[in-house]
Amino acid sequence: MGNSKENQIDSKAFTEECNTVLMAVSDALYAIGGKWKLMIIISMARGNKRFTEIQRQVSGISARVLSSELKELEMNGFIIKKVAVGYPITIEYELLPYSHTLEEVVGAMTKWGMQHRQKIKDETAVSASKKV
Amino acid sequence: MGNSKENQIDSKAFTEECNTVLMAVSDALYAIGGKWKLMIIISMARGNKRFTEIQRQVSGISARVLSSELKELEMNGFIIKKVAVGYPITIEYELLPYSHTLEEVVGAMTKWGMQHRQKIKDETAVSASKKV
DNA sequence: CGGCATCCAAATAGATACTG
DNA sequence: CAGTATCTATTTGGATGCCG
Repeated sequence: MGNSKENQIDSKAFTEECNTVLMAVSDALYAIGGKWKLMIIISMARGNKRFTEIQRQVSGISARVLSSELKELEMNGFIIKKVAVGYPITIEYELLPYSHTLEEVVGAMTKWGMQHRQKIKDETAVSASKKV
Repeated sequence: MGNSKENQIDSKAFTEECNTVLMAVSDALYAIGGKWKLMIIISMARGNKRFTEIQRQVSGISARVLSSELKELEMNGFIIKKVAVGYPITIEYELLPYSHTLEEVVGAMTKWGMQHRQKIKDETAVSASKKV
């Protein structure tokens, strides 16, 4: 055991596992990465369906960017655009089941984000008290 | 129950919960968002420590971008740069404990990314067979 | 309301060369 | 090896106006 050949094999397997993980995360980032996609899905999961509603909830997003993000989300099977005839016509966006497969990711990020915010807050408090 | 006042309260609480989640995810994206940060941390968690090693593992990243990402990761307390004197001096980057708080996020994204890749593959196969 | 078109500014990133 | 500097190309995004 522990000879150089075995180490080589272990190291190779390890590198491959690393590549698998990197590829998976890279795929995920390609589909849901960027500043807005997850936020839009979260907002919609909380009941926001109209363009303007979503824009109000996801603070900082412009109409142009929201428009293009919604298109991408639709193309990738996360949401669907529904146009209801009438006067005036109303347009609503709805989550498709595939969006719900993201629940674990959103949950993990929410949890981490809250801890991170708390950490930053604590650090700021400490550095402020040190300055006295 | 179900009168308009209660609905208003429920809706308000719901909106606030939504904002909490959005804020948390937004914080998380600010710290670990972008194309590269998670990938670099994953690579380092698998044992890559040297600049060139990391660059080789994280395919597509340029030296300039890797350099600036490492700086940001260091500033935010995820990694530390260690310079060992000697001939020649060797520079290594190491994960700090704070990086390990990301394990759940990385795990969730890896899992989702793998499922997503499989889904894309299946869809491609189906659309290819339809074309016959 | 739910966008699209256009123009323009800013941020980002690739290529290349160079350094200790 | 581990970057930095510079230049350029591309992407991104805000602002505004317009439309059905």
